[in-house]
Amino acid sequence: MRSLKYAILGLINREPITGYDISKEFSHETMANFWYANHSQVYPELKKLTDEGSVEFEVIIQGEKLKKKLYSITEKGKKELMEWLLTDEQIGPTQKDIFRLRSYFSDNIPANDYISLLNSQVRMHTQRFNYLKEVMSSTYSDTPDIGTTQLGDYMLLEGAIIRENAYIMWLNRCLKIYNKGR
Amino acid sequence: MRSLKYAILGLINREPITGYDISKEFSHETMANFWYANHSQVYPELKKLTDEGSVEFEVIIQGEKLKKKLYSITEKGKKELMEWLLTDEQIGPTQKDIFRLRSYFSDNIPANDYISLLNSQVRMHTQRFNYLKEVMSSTYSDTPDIGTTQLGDYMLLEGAIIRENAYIMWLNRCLKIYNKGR
DNA sequence: GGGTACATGTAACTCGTTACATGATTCC
DNA sequence: GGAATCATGTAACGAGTTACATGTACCC
Repeated sequence: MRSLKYAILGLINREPITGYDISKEFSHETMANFWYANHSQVYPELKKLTDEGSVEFEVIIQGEKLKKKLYSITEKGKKELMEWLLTDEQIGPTQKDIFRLRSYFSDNIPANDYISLLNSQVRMHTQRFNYLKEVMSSTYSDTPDIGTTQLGDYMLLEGAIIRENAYIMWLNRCLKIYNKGR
Repeated sequence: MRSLKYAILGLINREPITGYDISKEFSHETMANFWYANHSQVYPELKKLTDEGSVEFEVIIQGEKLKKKLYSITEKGKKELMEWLLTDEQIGPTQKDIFRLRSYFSDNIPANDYISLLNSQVRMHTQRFNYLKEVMSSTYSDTPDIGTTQLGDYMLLEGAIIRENAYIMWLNRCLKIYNKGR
């Protein structure tokens, strides 16, 4: 499916950017909530995209002799990106989740231990939820306008908040079952 | 992390089972909601687990000459599984989601086209949600008891329902933003 | 001078998907 | 006899992670 290709293309399409900064986008803030890749995946993909003619780069000298490659999207890349953006994709299965897998087999875990695990998950997800809420309220006082890059960021932050909230709701539902059963 | 190992071990731990049936578990119903693997991953892993002494198999002849391997868990495998079940794992980043990725770059999609994509997602997730609800109500009239395999199934079904519901909520939130902005 | 961040790459490995390959059983 | 399902495997490839490797720039 080459999803990484489009993730990178989408970022380069905004404005010329280096591989280093693309990597940073994947690790920080909003984007990490639905896509992640580290630099060892990014650099080879950039090379491939250059070979395929979807992006091109210009070497910039920073200071004395530090070379960086500033990537821009080509017409070909832009066309590919726009086509991909309009794709109406089926929802797939996976969405792998190790804690859910563990929970599926929780009949083998002593109830008290499983309750501890649930509480630990609640703590971690609540922390994440609060962090996302904080980023949201400190960044946006209003819904950004349609057509701005800010709106994408805003919607995805909201999506991450809703997801974390739902996860916490599920964990609490499990806790309720286990607390009632004692 | 060898998560597939524990997914398989967990299933074999319930009762002796063939690779074919393990594969089926990964594709059907509840389990596919948080874990998926197809047979080309399952058979090699079973071989590996046998070599490592975590599982063992007995060859069964079905009918005239159809051989199947019925796998059981060994003491070693049981120990490994129980240890893994008690692990309190950190929540990771990823949870990759192609539609979210596309949405992140939706400032490049004409508003009407993006609204169509959103509606399509709503349709697909609502269908999935309704299916899960139906499975839930047709399978369980009450919360299963703690310590039963049914409870794991029940909790994970509920988790999947909550997740789908949250996704639909998010999609509707996006639709609201786009409909207000016109 | 030292630490942190900037900047770019490769290598080895694991995990996951799609396709290839084969044969038996059951039911119509 | 043919189709669907049962049953088990391998091969080739693509995606993702961890570790290795190197050098610059900036700030204290």
